[in-house]
Amino acid sequence: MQSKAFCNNFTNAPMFEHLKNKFPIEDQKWERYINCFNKLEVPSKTVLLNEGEISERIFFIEKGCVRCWFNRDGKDLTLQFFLEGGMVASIESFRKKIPSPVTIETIEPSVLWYVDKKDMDSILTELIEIPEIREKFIDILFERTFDYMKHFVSFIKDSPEQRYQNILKEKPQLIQRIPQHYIASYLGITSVHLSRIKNKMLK
Amino acid sequence: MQSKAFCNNFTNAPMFEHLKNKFPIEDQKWERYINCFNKLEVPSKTVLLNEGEISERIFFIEKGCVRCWFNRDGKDLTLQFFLEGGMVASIESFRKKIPSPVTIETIEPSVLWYVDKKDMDSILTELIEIPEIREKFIDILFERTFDYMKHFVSFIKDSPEQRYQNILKEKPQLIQRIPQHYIASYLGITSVHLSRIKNKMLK
DNA sequence: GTTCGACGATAACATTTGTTATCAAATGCA
DNA sequence: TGCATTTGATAACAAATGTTATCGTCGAAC
Repeated sequence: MQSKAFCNNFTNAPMFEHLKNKFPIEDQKWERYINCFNKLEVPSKTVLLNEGEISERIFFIEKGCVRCWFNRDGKDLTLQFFLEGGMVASIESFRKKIPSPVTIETIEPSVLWYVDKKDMDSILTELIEIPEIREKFIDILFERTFDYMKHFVSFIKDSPEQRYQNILKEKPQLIQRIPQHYIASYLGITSVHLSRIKNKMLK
Repeated sequence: MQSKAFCNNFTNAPMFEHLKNKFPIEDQKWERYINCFNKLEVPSKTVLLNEGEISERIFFIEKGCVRCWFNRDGKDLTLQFFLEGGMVASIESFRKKIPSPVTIETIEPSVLWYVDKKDMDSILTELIEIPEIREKFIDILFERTFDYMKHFVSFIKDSPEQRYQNILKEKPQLIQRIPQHYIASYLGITSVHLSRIKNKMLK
Protein backbone atom coordinates (compact mmCIF):
# COMPACT_ATOMS: atom_id res chain seq x y z
CA MET A 1 0.00 0.00 0.00
CA GLN A 2 2.61 2.44 0.99
CA SER A 3 4.68 1.47 -1.97
CA LYS A 4 1.79 2.22 -4.28
CA ALA A 5 1.27 5.67 -2.80
CA PHE A 6 4.99 6.25 -3.07
CA CYS A 7 4.84 5.29 -6.69
CA ASN A 8 1.93 7.57 -7.55
CA ASN A 9 3.66 10.42 -5.90
CA PHE A 10 6.70 9.88 -8.09
CA THR A 11 4.70 9.37 -11.22
CA ASN A 12 3.37 12.88 -10.99
CA ALA A 13 6.78 14.53 -10.82
CA PRO A 14 7.68 16.64 -13.88
CA MET A 15 10.91 14.66 -14.14
CA PHE A 16 9.00 11.57 -15.19
CA GLU A 17 6.87 13.32 -17.76
CA HIS A 18 10.11 14.33 -19.39
CA LEU A 19 11.58 10.81 -19.23
CA LYS A 20 8.40 9.13 -20.44
CA ASN A 21 8.36 11.34 -23.48
CA LYS A 22 11.99 10.57 -24.17
CA PHE A 23 11.63 6.82 -23.68
CA PRO A 24 8.21 5.53 -24.70
CA ILE A 25 8.09 2.32 -22.68
CA GLU A 26 4.97 0.47 -21.50
CA ASP A 27 3.40 1.93 -18.35
CA GLN A 28 3.81 -1.37 -16.58
CA LYS A 29 7.58 -1.25 -16.91
CA TRP A 30 7.66 2.39 -15.95
CA GLU A 31 5.94 1.58 -12.68
CA ARG A 32 8.66 -0.87 -11.83
CA TYR A 33 11.42 1.48 -12.85
CA ILE A 34 9.98 4.46 -11.03
CA ASN A 35 10.44 2.60 -7.75
CA CYS A 36 14.19 2.77 -8.37
CA PHE A 37 14.14 6.58 -8.37
CA ASN A 38 14.87 8.38 -5.11
CA LYS A 39 14.10 12.02 -4.56
CA LEU A 40 16.73 14.31 -3.08
CA GLU A 41 16.27 17.97 -2.20
CA VAL A 42 19.53 19.67 -1.46
CA PRO A 43 20.92 23.17 -0.90
CA SER A 44 23.55 24.87 -3.02
CA LYS A 45 27.14 23.56 -2.75
CA THR A 46 26.08 20.02 -1.94
CA VAL A 47 28.67 17.52 -3.13
CA LEU A 48 27.00 14.61 -4.93
CA LEU A 49 30.25 12.80 -5.67
CA ASN A 50 33.79 13.56 -4.57
CA GLU A 51 36.84 13.38 -6.80
CA GLY A 52 38.41 9.97 -6.08
CA GLU A 53 35.20 8.25 -5.01
CA ILE A 54 33.52 5.57 -7.09
CA SER A 55 30.25 6.67 -8.63
CA GLU A 56 27.34 4.57 -7.36
CA ARG A 57 24.45 6.73 -8.45
CA ILE A 58 23.22 8.53 -11.50
CA PHE A 59 21.34 11.79 -10.93
CA PHE A 60 18.45 13.28 -12.84
CA ILE A 61 17.90 16.99 -12.37
CA GLU A 62 14.35 18.16 -11.86
CA LYS A 63 15.28 21.64 -10.68
CA GLY A 64 18.57 23.40 -10.10
CA CYS A 65 22.08 23.35 -11.46
CA VAL A 66 25.03 21.00 -11.09
CA ARG A 67 28.73 21.47 -11.88
CA CYS A 68 31.47 18.92 -12.61
CA TRP A 69 34.95 20.07 -11.74
CA PHE A 70 38.30 18.91 -10.50
CA ASN A 71 41.15 20.35 -8.56
CA ARG A 72 44.55 21.06 -10.05
CA ASP A 73 47.16 22.64 -7.79
CA GLY A 74 44.41 24.31 -5.79
CA LYS A 75 42.80 25.65 -8.94
CA ASP A 76 39.23 24.89 -9.74
CA LEU A 77 38.72 23.55 -13.29
CA THR A 78 35.16 23.17 -14.54
CA LEU A 79 34.30 20.57 -17.14
CA GLN A 80 30.53 20.81 -17.44
CA PHE A 81 27.30 22.25 -16.17
CA PHE A 82 23.94 20.48 -16.06
CA LEU A 83 20.52 22.09 -15.78
CA GLU A 84 16.90 20.91 -15.51
CA GLY A 85 16.27 17.75 -17.50
CA GLY A 86 19.95 16.82 -17.38
CA MET A 87 21.35 13.48 -16.33
CA VAL A 88 24.66 13.49 -14.53
CA ALA A 89 27.19 10.99 -13.22
CA SER A 90 30.91 10.60 -13.52
CA ILE A 91 30.28 8.30 -16.44
CA GLU A 92 33.78 6.87 -16.53
CA SER A 93 33.60 6.05 -12.83
CA PHE A 94 30.01 4.81 -13.10
CA ARG A 95 30.74 2.45 -15.96
CA LYS A 96 34.18 1.18 -15.01
CA LYS A 97 34.01 1.36 -11.21
CA ILE A 98 37.16 3.44 -11.05
CA PRO A 99 37.75 6.52 -8.87
CA SER A 100 36.02 9.55 -10.29
CA PRO A 101 38.32 12.16 -11.82
CA VAL A 102 35.76 14.84 -10.99
CA THR A 103 33.71 16.26 -8.17
CA ILE A 104 29.99 16.71 -8.84
CA GLU A 105 28.37 19.52 -6.90
CA THR A 106 25.19 21.56 -6.94
CA ILE A 107 25.56 25.30 -7.45
CA GLU A 108 21.93 26.08 -6.77
CA PRO A 109 19.38 24.61 -4.36
CA SER A 110 18.27 21.59 -6.36
CA VAL A 111 15.66 18.87 -6.67
CA LEU A 112 17.25 15.65 -7.88
CA TRP A 113 16.28 12.04 -8.42
CA TYR A 114 18.95 9.40 -8.20
CA VAL A 115 19.10 5.76 -9.25
CA ASP A 116 21.60 3.35 -7.70
CA LYS A 117 24.06 1.74 -10.06
CA LYS A 118 22.78 -1.81 -9.52
CA ASP A 119 19.23 -0.69 -10.34
CA MET A 120 20.37 1.30 -13.34
CA ASP A 121 22.38 -1.66 -14.61
CA SER A 122 19.42 -4.00 -14.42
CA ILE A 123 17.11 -1.49 -16.08
CA LEU A 124 19.60 -1.01 -18.89
CA THR A 125 20.16 -4.74 -19.32
CA GLU A 126 16.43 -5.13 -19.80
CA LEU A 127 15.92 -2.14 -22.06
CA ILE A 128 18.91 -2.75 -24.32
CA GLU A 129 17.09 -5.75 -25.76
CA ILE A 130 14.43 -3.50 -27.24
CA PRO A 131 15.81 -2.39 -30.62
CA GLU A 132 14.23 1.08 -30.61
CA ILE A 133 15.47 1.82 -27.11
CA ARG A 134 18.88 0.42 -27.94
CA GLU A 135 19.13 2.73 -30.93
CA LYS A 136 18.16 5.63 -28.70
CA PHE A 137 20.87 4.77 -26.18
CA ILE A 138 23.51 4.46 -28.84
CA ASP A 139 22.36 7.79 -30.22
CA ILE A 140 22.66 9.36 -26.80
CA LEU A 141 26.13 7.91 -26.40
CA PHE A 142 27.20 9.31 -29.76
CA GLU A 143 25.68 12.68 -28.98
CA ARG A 144 27.60 12.85 -25.70
CA THR A 145 30.80 12.06 -27.55
CA PHE A 146 30.05 14.66 -30.21
CA ASP A 147 29.34 17.22 -27.51
CA TYR A 148 32.71 16.59 -25.91
CA MET A 149 34.41 16.84 -29.27
CA LYS A 150 32.65 20.08 -30.03
CA HIS A 151 33.62 21.61 -26.72
CA PHE A 152 37.16 20.38 -27.20
CA VAL A 153 37.45 21.70 -30.74
CA SER A 154 36.23 25.06 -29.54
CA PHE A 155 39.16 25.11 -27.12
CA ILE A 156 41.73 24.65 -29.82
CA LYS A 157 40.17 26.77 -32.50
CA ASP A 158 38.59 29.68 -30.66
CA SER A 159 40.01 32.41 -28.45
CA PRO A 160 38.60 32.73 -24.93
CA GLU A 161 36.62 35.74 -26.11
CA GLN A 162 35.07 33.74 -28.95
CA ARG A 163 34.26 30.89 -26.58
CA TYR A 164 32.50 33.36 -24.30
CA GLN A 165 30.50 34.70 -27.22
CA ASN A 166 29.59 31.15 -28.25
CA ILE A 167 28.13 30.53 -24.82
CA LEU A 168 26.30 33.84 -24.90
CA LYS A 169 24.70 32.78 -28.16
CA GLU A 170 24.15 29.06 -27.60
CA LYS A 171 23.59 28.71 -23.86
CA PRO A 172 22.67 32.14 -22.51
CA GLN A 173 20.95 30.54 -19.49
CA LEU A 174 24.41 29.52 -18.25
CA ILE A 175 25.62 33.12 -18.24
CA GLN A 176 22.50 34.27 -16.43
CA ARG A 177 22.47 31.65 -13.73
CA ILE A 178 26.06 30.72 -13.08
CA PRO A 179 28.56 32.81 -11.10
CA GLN A 180 31.15 34.35 -13.35
CA HIS A 181 34.20 32.71 -11.83
CA TYR A 182 32.71 29.29 -12.63
CA ILE A 183 32.11 30.42 -16.19
CA ALA A 184 35.72 31.59 -16.38
CA SER A 185 36.89 28.23 -15.06
CA TYR A 186 34.70 26.52 -17.69
CA LEU A 187 36.25 28.70 -20.40
CA GLY A 188 39.73 27.80 -19.21
CA ILE A 189 40.68 31.31 -18.12
CA THR A 190 40.91 33.29 -14.89
CA SER A 191 38.02 35.38 -13.66
CA VAL A 192 40.23 38.43 -14.03
CA HIS A 193 40.64 37.69 -17.69
CA LEU A 194 36.92 37.12 -18.17
CA SER A 195 36.29 40.50 -16.58
CA ARG A 196 38.67 42.04 -19.10
CA ILE A 197 36.88 40.29 -21.96
CA LYS A 198 33.47 41.53 -20.86
CA ASN A 199 34.85 45.03 -20.45
CA LYS A 200 36.42 44.94 -23.89
CA MET A 201 33.17 43.72 -25.45
CA LEU A 202 31.31 46.75 -24.10
CA LYS A 203 33.43 49.15 -26.11
CA MET B 1 36.42 -18.06 -58.84
CA GLN B 2 38.09 -14.71 -58.91
CA SER B 3 36.08 -13.59 -55.95
CA LYS B 4 37.27 -16.58 -53.94
CA ALA B 5 40.93 -15.91 -54.74
CA PHE B 6 40.37 -12.30 -53.84
CA CYS B 7 38.92 -13.36 -50.54
CA ASN B 8 41.77 -15.71 -49.67
CA ASN B 9 44.21 -13.02 -50.49
CA PHE B 10 42.49 -10.71 -48.04
CA THR B 11 42.16 -13.33 -45.37
CA ASN B 12 45.91 -13.58 -45.10
CA ALA B 13 46.45 -9.90 -44.50
CA PRO B 14 47.75 -9.03 -41.00
CA MET B 15 44.87 -6.57 -40.70
CA PHE B 16 42.39 -9.41 -40.48
CA GLU B 17 44.32 -11.42 -37.95
CA HIS B 18 44.06 -8.38 -35.77
CA LEU B 19 40.33 -7.93 -36.38
CA LYS B 20 39.54 -11.62 -35.94
CA ASN B 21 41.23 -11.58 -32.56
CA LYS B 22 39.31 -8.52 -31.57
CA PHE B 23 35.94 -9.80 -32.79
CA PRO B 24 35.62 -13.57 -32.48
CA ILE B 25 32.90 -14.20 -35.04
CA GLU B 26 32.27 -17.45 -36.95
CA ASP B 27 34.54 -17.97 -39.97
CA GLN B 28 31.55 -18.17 -42.23
CA LYS B 29 30.46 -14.64 -41.40
CA TRP B 30 34.01 -13.38 -41.64
CA GLU B 31 34.21 -14.63 -45.20
CA ARG B 32 31.19 -12.58 -46.11
CA TYR B 33 32.44 -9.51 -44.31
CA ILE B 34 35.92 -9.71 -45.73
CA ASN B 35 34.50 -9.19 -49.20
CA CYS B 36 33.44 -5.75 -48.09
CA PHE B 37 37.04 -4.72 -47.42
CA ASN B 38 38.96 -2.96 -50.16
CA LYS B 39 42.70 -2.57 -50.13
CA LEU B 40 44.27 0.80 -50.81
CA GLU B 41 47.98 1.54 -51.06
CA VAL B 42 48.69 5.24 -51.06
CA PRO B 43 51.66 7.63 -50.80
CA SER B 44 52.18 10.19 -48.08
CA LYS B 45 49.91 13.26 -48.08
CA THR B 46 46.98 11.43 -49.65
CA VAL B 47 43.68 12.96 -48.61
CA LEU B 48 41.20 10.25 -47.61
CA LEU B 49 38.42 12.68 -46.78
CA ASN B 50 38.20 16.43 -47.24
CA GLU B 51 36.82 18.86 -44.70
CA GLY B 52 33.23 19.52 -45.79
CA GLU B 53 32.70 16.20 -47.58
CA ILE B 54 30.40 13.50 -46.25
CA SER B 55 32.22 10.44 -44.98
CA GLU B 56 31.27 7.35 -46.99
CA ARG B 57 34.06 5.01 -45.91
CA ILE B 58 35.73 3.81 -42.78
CA PHE B 59 39.45 3.05 -43.01
CA PHE B 60 41.49 0.36 -41.26
CA ILE B 61 45.22 0.99 -41.14
CA GLU B 62 47.46 -1.96 -41.89
CA LYS B 63 50.61 0.10 -42.30
CA GLY B 64 51.37 3.80 -42.11
CA CYS B 65 50.08 6.85 -40.33
CA VAL B 66 47.02 9.05 -40.71
CA ARG B 67 46.25 12.52 -39.38
CA CYS B 68 42.91 14.28 -38.77
CA TRP B 69 43.05 18.03 -38.92
CA PHE B 70 41.10 21.10 -39.89
CA ASN B 71 41.84 24.53 -41.15
CA ARG B 72 41.25 27.65 -39.11
CA ASP B 73 42.26 30.98 -40.67
CA GLY B 74 44.95 29.23 -42.66
CA LYS B 75 46.29 27.50 -39.58
CA ASP B 76 46.55 23.75 -39.43
CA LEU B 77 44.99 22.27 -36.29
CA THR B 78 45.54 18.57 -35.62
CA LEU B 79 42.99 16.56 -33.67
CA GLN B 80 44.33 13.02 -33.83
CA PHE B 81 46.86 10.61 -35.24
CA PHE B 82 46.20 6.97 -36.13
CA LEU B 83 48.80 4.24 -36.55
CA GLU B 84 48.80 0.55 -37.51
CA GLY B 85 45.74 -1.27 -36.21
CA GLY B 86 43.78 1.95 -36.01
CA MET B 87 40.34 2.54 -37.45
CA VAL B 88 39.57 5.99 -38.76
CA ALA B 89 36.62 7.92 -40.14
CA SER B 90 35.08 11.26 -39.41
CA ILE B 91 32.69 9.49 -37.08
CA GLU B 92 30.29 12.39 -36.78
CA SER B 93 30.07 12.66 -40.55
CA PHE B 94 29.95 8.89 -41.00
CA ARG B 95 27.10 8.42 -38.55
CA LYS B 96 25.00 11.47 -39.26
CA LYS B 97 25.73 12.05 -42.95
CA ILE B 98 26.77 15.62 -42.29
CA PRO B 99 29.78 17.45 -43.78
CA SER B 100 32.98 16.39 -42.09
CA PRO B 101 34.54 19.00 -39.81
CA VAL B 102 37.97 17.47 -40.48
CA THR B 103 40.29 16.44 -43.27
CA ILE B 104 41.75 12.95 -43.02
CA GLU B 105 45.16 12.53 -44.62
CA THR B 106 48.06 10.09 -44.64
CA ILE B 107 51.40 11.40 -43.42
CA GLU B 108 53.34 8.31 -44.46
CA PRO B 109 53.02 5.94 -47.40
CA SER B 110 50.24 3.68 -46.12
CA VAL B 111 48.42 0.41 -46.65
CA LEU B 112 44.74 0.80 -45.82
CA TRP B 113 41.55 -1.22 -46.08
CA TYR B 114 38.28 0.61 -46.42
CA VAL B 115 34.65 -0.44 -46.03
CA ASP B 116 31.83 1.52 -47.65
CA LYS B 117 29.25 2.98 -45.32
CA LYS B 118 26.37 0.90 -46.66
CA ASP B 119 28.37 -2.30 -46.14
CA MET B 120 29.51 -1.22 -42.70
CA ASP B 121 25.95 -0.37 -41.73
CA SER B 122 24.65 -3.77 -42.73
CA ILE B 123 27.50 -5.56 -40.96
CA LEU B 124 26.80 -3.59 -37.82
CA THR B 125 23.05 -4.16 -38.02
CA GLU B 126 23.73 -7.88 -38.11
CA LEU B 127 26.40 -7.94 -35.42
CA ILE B 128 24.61 -5.71 -32.97
CA GLU B 129 22.11 -8.53 -32.36
CA ILE B 130 24.84 -10.70 -30.84
CA PRO B 131 25.01 -9.71 -27.17
CA GLU B 132 28.78 -10.22 -26.76
CA ILE B 133 29.57 -8.23 -29.86
CA ARG B 134 27.10 -5.55 -28.85
CA GLU B 135 28.82 -5.20 -25.49
CA LYS B 136 32.14 -4.91 -27.26
CA PHE B 137 30.86 -2.16 -29.53
CA ILE B 138 29.41 -0.24 -26.63
CA ASP B 139 32.72 -0.64 -24.83
CA ILE B 140 34.57 0.70 -27.84
CA LEU B 141 32.20 3.64 -28.02
CA PHE B 142 32.75 4.43 -24.36
CA GLU B 143 36.50 4.07 -24.71
CA ARG B 144 36.51 6.50 -27.61
CA THR B 145 34.56 8.97 -25.53
CA PHE B 146 36.89 8.51 -22.57
CA ASP B 147 39.90 9.03 -24.83
CA TYR B 148 38.50 12.31 -26.05
CA MET B 149 37.77 13.38 -22.50
CA LYS B 150 41.28 12.48 -21.41
CA HIS B 151 42.85 14.43 -24.25
CA PHE B 152 40.56 17.33 -23.52
CA VAL B 153 41.25 17.32 -19.80
CA SER B 154 44.96 17.33 -20.52
CA PHE B 155 44.42 20.54 -22.49
CA ILE B 156 42.84 22.33 -19.59
CA LYS B 157 44.97 20.99 -16.80
CA ASP B 158 48.47 20.65 -18.28
CA SER B 159 50.89 23.16 -19.74
CA PRO B 160 52.10 22.55 -23.30
CA GLU B 161 55.40 21.34 -21.87
CA GLN B 162 53.61 18.79 -19.69
CA ARG B 163 51.50 17.66 -22.62
CA TYR B 164 54.65 17.12 -24.64
CA GLN B 165 56.15 15.07 -21.84
CA ASN B 166 52.94 13.04 -21.59
CA ILE B 167 53.25 12.10 -25.24
CA LEU B 168 56.94 11.31 -24.81
CA LYS B 169 55.98 8.89 -22.05
CA GLU B 170 52.72 7.46 -23.35
CA LYS B 171 53.06 7.52 -27.12
CA PRO B 172 56.76 7.85 -27.95
CA GLN B 173 56.16 6.35 -31.41
CA LEU B 174 54.33 9.54 -32.34
CA ILE B 175 57.35 11.69 -31.54
CA GLN B 176 59.62 9.40 -33.51
CA ARG B 177 57.49 9.12 -36.63
CA ILE B 178 55.62 12.37 -36.96
CA PRO B 179 57.10 15.68 -38.18
CA GLN B 180 57.48 18.11 -35.36
CA HIS B 181 55.20 20.81 -36.71
CA TYR B 182 52.33 18.32 -36.73
CA ILE B 183 53.11 17.42 -33.14
CA ALA B 184 53.06 21.12 -32.26
CA SER B 185 49.73 21.52 -34.00
CA TYR B 186 48.43 18.50 -32.03
CA LEU B 187 49.65 20.08 -28.78
CA GLY B 188 47.88 23.32 -29.64
CA ILE B 189 51.03 25.41 -29.93
CA THR B 190 53.25 26.79 -32.69
CA SER B 191 56.28 24.86 -33.92
CA VAL B 192 58.43 27.74 -32.68
CA HIS B 193 57.13 27.22 -29.19
CA LEU B 194 57.68 23.48 -29.35
CA SER B 195 61.27 24.13 -30.38
CA ARG B 196 61.65 26.32 -27.30
CA ILE B 197 60.17 23.61 -25.08
CA LYS B 198 62.53 20.95 -26.42
CA ASN B 199 65.45 23.31 -26.00
CA LYS B 200 64.46 24.12 -22.45
CA MET B 201 64.10 20.44 -21.62
CA LEU B 202 67.69 19.76 -22.69
CA LYS B 203 69.04 22.07 -20.01
C1' DG C 1 75.18 16.51 -59.06
C1' DT C 2 72.09 20.45 -58.57
C1' DT C 3 68.09 22.52 -57.12
C1' DC C 4 64.04 23.06 -54.63
C1' DG C 5 61.14 22.46 -50.94
C1' DA C 6 60.21 20.64 -46.31
C1' DC C 7 61.71 20.77 -41.78
C1' DG C 8 63.62 22.56 -37.60
C1' DA C 9 66.33 26.04 -34.70
C1' DT C 10 66.77 30.61 -33.10
C1' DA C 11 66.29 35.66 -32.22
C1' DA C 12 63.61 39.94 -31.56
C1' DC C 13 59.55 41.70 -30.73
C1' DA C 14 54.29 41.76 -29.94
C1' DT C 15 50.28 40.02 -27.78
C1' DT C 16 47.76 37.30 -24.70
C1' DT C 17 46.95 35.62 -20.38
C1' DG C 18 48.07 34.89 -15.48
C1' DT C 19 49.16 36.75 -10.66
C1' DT C 20 48.52 39.46 -6.87
C1' DA C 21 46.43 42.98 -4.48
C1' DT C 22 42.73 46.16 -3.53
C1' DC C 23 38.17 47.85 -3.54
C1' DA C 24 33.13 47.97 -4.30
C1' DA C 25 28.77 45.79 -4.73
C1' DA C 26 25.66 42.09 -3.93
C1' DT C 27 24.00 38.35 -1.27
C1' DG C 28 22.95 35.18 2.37
C1' DC C 29 22.17 34.60 7.00
C1' DA C 30 21.90 35.45 12.17
C1' DT D 1 18.99 45.35 10.28
C1' DG D 2 23.76 44.40 10.21
C1' DC D 3 27.69 41.52 9.51
C1' DA D 4 30.33 38.12 6.96
C1' DT D 5 31.02 35.97 2.71
C1' DT D 6 30.79 35.78 -2.08
C1' DT D 7 31.23 37.89 -6.28
C1' DG D 8 33.03 41.02 -9.74
C1' DA D 9 36.00 45.00 -11.44
C1' DT D 10 40.40 47.03 -12.04
C1' DA D 11 45.40 48.15 -11.99
C1' DA D 12 50.30 46.94 -12.21
C1' DC D 13 53.35 43.75 -13.16
C1' DA D 14 55.10 38.96 -14.66
C1' DA D 15 55.10 34.96 -17.47
C1' DA D 16 53.66 32.34 -21.39
C1' DT D 17 52.94 32.07 -26.09
C1' DG D 18 52.49 33.87 -30.82
C1' DT D 19 54.55 36.33 -35.04
C1' DT D 20 57.80 37.19 -38.33
C1' DA D 21 62.06 36.66 -40.29
C1' DT D 22 66.42 34.39 -41.07
C1' DC D 23 69.39 30.52 -41.51
C1' DG D 24 71.06 25.71 -41.94
C1' DT D 25 70.24 20.88 -42.98
C1' DC D 26 68.39 17.15 -45.28
C1' DG D 27 66.22 14.52 -48.74
C1' DA D 28 63.54 14.00 -53.05
C1' DA D 29 63.05 15.11 -57.91
C1' DC D 30 64.95 16.36 -62.15
